[in-house]
Amino acid sequence: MTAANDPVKDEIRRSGLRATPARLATLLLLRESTSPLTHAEVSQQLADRGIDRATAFRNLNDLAEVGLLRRTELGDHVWRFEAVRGQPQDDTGHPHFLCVDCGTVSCLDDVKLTAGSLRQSAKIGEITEILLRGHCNGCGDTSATRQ
Amino acid sequence: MTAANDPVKDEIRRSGLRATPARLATLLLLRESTSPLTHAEVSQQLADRGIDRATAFRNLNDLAEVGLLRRTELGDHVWRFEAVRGQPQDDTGHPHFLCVDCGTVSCLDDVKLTAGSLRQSAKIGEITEILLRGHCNGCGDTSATRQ
DNA sequence: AGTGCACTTGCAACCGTATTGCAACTGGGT
DNA sequence: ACCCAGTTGCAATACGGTTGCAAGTGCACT
Ligand SMILES: [Mn+2]
Ligand SMILES: [Mn+2]
Ligand SMILES: [Zn+2]
Ligand SMILES: [Zn+2]
Repeated sequence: MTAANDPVKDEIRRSGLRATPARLATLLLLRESTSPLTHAEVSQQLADRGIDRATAFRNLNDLAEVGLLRRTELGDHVWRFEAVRGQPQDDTGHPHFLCVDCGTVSCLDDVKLTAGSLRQSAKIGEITEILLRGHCNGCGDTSATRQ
Repeated sequence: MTAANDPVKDEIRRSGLRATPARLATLLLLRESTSPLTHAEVSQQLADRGIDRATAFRNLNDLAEVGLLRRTELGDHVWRFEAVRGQPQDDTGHPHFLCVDCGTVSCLDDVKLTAGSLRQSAKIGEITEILLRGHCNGCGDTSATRQ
């Protein structure tokens, strides 16, 4: 009963992993973030507490493997991690928008394809993820708000 | 008039690049391919002719820069190149489907989003590219054609 | 056809992101 | 309190891609 039951620690334990300080910090950090973070961003935050880059990578991957995080690659050669909201087992992921100019990632909640597009893609395979890329509103307008 | 005018060489020259054997071979290879090729795949083909990895990389990038090729990243940490069909200047790209199991890439011709999805994404920015990921029909059916 | 130079190439060194081998350490069940 | 599978730190490694530089060559201009 050392220091009262920590619910987040329990979540980690229930997933089959040991609730180490590094894992707890990683999970909390990502749960506070509003957008996916890269390994670099995460490990930089954890470096203060003496956590090694490799450990950060392993924990990010481990937590993703058990479903507490989601690991995605949005097309700029960098893995990003985000906390899975809700029950890990029914996590289906959601679409993302990556700004090719500034690298900002936005989580979208329900991008849908037209019926025709769905029919076309069904001939290829089963879609599990949709990624949109382009210029975010911050980067798009080189001129003012009005042309 | 050494060996009759080569139209592909001329295309390369018109783009502002010198028509070297390596560039000619690269462009022809990609024009014959039905799907985007990675640098590894291209340079492996060209290695027989004594073309260096770095040269292959530079030429792929150069040809992409002048619009004869398109360079895309489909979410598996690898650049892929494909020949641009039609006039390079009005190349707008097209959607792709990447099988996360076998890495196969399929070119799609016109994936469209529903009006609602378009409205939602417009709040974020301007979409320039759509990428779908999932399991291709070859990898999806672990069981037979019928369950 | 010959000349000259900017562009291109080969080679090796390098970079950034991510992974791995291994010995030391530790969470947590007993 | 004990113990060991799971975890960590550190260094080495893997991999995709880029870069510096000296040698080579496409091609515009005689
Ligand atoms: Mn997201
Ligand atoms: Mn394509
Ligand atoms: Zn942006
Ligand atoms: Zn497949």
